[in-house]
Amino acid sequence: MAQSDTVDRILDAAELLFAEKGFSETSLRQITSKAGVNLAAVNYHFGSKNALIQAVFARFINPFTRLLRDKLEAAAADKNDISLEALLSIITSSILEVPGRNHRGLSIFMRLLGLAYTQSQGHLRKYLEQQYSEEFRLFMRLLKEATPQLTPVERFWRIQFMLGATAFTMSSTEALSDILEKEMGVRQPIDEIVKQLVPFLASGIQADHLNASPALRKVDGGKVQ
Amino acid sequence: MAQSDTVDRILDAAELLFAEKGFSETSLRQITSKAGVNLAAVNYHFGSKNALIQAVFARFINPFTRLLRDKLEAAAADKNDISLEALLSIITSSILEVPGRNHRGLSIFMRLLGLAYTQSQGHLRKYLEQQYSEEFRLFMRLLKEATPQLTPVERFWRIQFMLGATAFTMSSTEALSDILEKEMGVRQPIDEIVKQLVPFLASGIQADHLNASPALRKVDGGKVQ
DNA sequence: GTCTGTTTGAAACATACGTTTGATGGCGGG
DNA sequence: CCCGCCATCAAACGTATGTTTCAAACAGAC
Repeated sequence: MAQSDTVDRILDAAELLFAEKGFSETSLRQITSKAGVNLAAVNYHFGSKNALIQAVFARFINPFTRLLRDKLEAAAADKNDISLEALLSIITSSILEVPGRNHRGLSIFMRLLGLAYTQSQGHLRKYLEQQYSEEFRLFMRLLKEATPQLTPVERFWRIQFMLGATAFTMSSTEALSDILEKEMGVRQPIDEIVKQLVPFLASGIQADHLNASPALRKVDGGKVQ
Repeated sequence: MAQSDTVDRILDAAELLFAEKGFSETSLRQITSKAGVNLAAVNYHFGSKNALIQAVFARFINPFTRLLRDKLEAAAADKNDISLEALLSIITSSILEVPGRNHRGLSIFMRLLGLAYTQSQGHLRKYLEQQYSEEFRLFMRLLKEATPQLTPVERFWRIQFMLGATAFTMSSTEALSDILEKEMGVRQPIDEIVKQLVPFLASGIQADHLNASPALRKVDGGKVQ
């Protein structure tokens, strides 16, 4: 049994269980027993549980960011400004094209991303920002060029809205797909979900904030607040 | 010291800690020591940790749903179909009007809601769905009437997107406000953030999936895709 | 074949958790 | 006054966790 076999089996099992139940809720004993390896193997090969989490994460995000950076740089090199939907599609297609990974890696990544952002004292956020600040800044620049009509403050918040919609949905695609199938008898692969996401985000980020008020007044009659 | 004092102090401490670190990551010992009460008090007053989690929820969500139901029923009684933005505003204004809760309470609640969906806190989801299925269904009906052009599957996913954008943003308004202030020197109260959210959601849920929206083409000059 | 460094194995470790127990204190009604 | 009830407390319970230990098994090099 090659050395990498144990490592990969641990990563596979951990990926499954993390996506299914979360990080704190998954024990090393569950992981190692599902992987069919000894309990001590995790600490031997990875050092700690936190390091295992980061390794599971890295296995997905490294190929992903490689794809993403190539596409972003190609887009940046274009003489014309990139369109908003094209920019968002770059991200989603990069996610879907990560080689060798099924959609579970995506769930893991999004879950971690959400945790890193919302958890105030997480060890993950620093890891993320230091590791991928370059791609992050490039994406921000292109997004700014694609939405010149927005004020910086508007853009700031709408980026958060987009990130929230994406992270929240993608981190629980399995559970949501199950609900959808049970209620409507339709089973959708993750590609379809992601494709639904792009127009929602593109339309949301470009919303005109001025036209909200009149429609609002019609029903609430100004008794809001 | 009144008998309810211990209960409230536990609820206050648990609310803060749950929002800060998550459910599994927060121990009863941390809660009781922050609250300045005995460890056994939680099991004495609430029965179990899960019951405490539900109690923390109930303290916010009960007044909220009371407000929400009243407004939704008033809207449903109207002879005209309610507009989408008005419908979304009903939710946001109900959230902001919950009595006795400051904005921090809102952040905490949203974070808890996100965690309930994201972390596999199965007992929480069932609790929420069973407890508030009536308001949920009423909202769904009104939303369906306000978005007749959507297929059920489209509507299902876009509701998830909306929930994600809302929960994610609202759960970390403090941290995000700090970032915004540091980077742009602007401080926004939570009401302003919520007001920014409504047009984003309304525009997103109505996005045309076949093509880029007209507003989008206006900017991109039709070179989408 | 023997040696050497690496990987696995079963078991134990220390710690933290949620929960339960039984004693103690205080308060109001009889 | 004392009884019964309720809330609090320190302590312990049983269990589960991440991690460490150390011997055994293995692989490849010479």
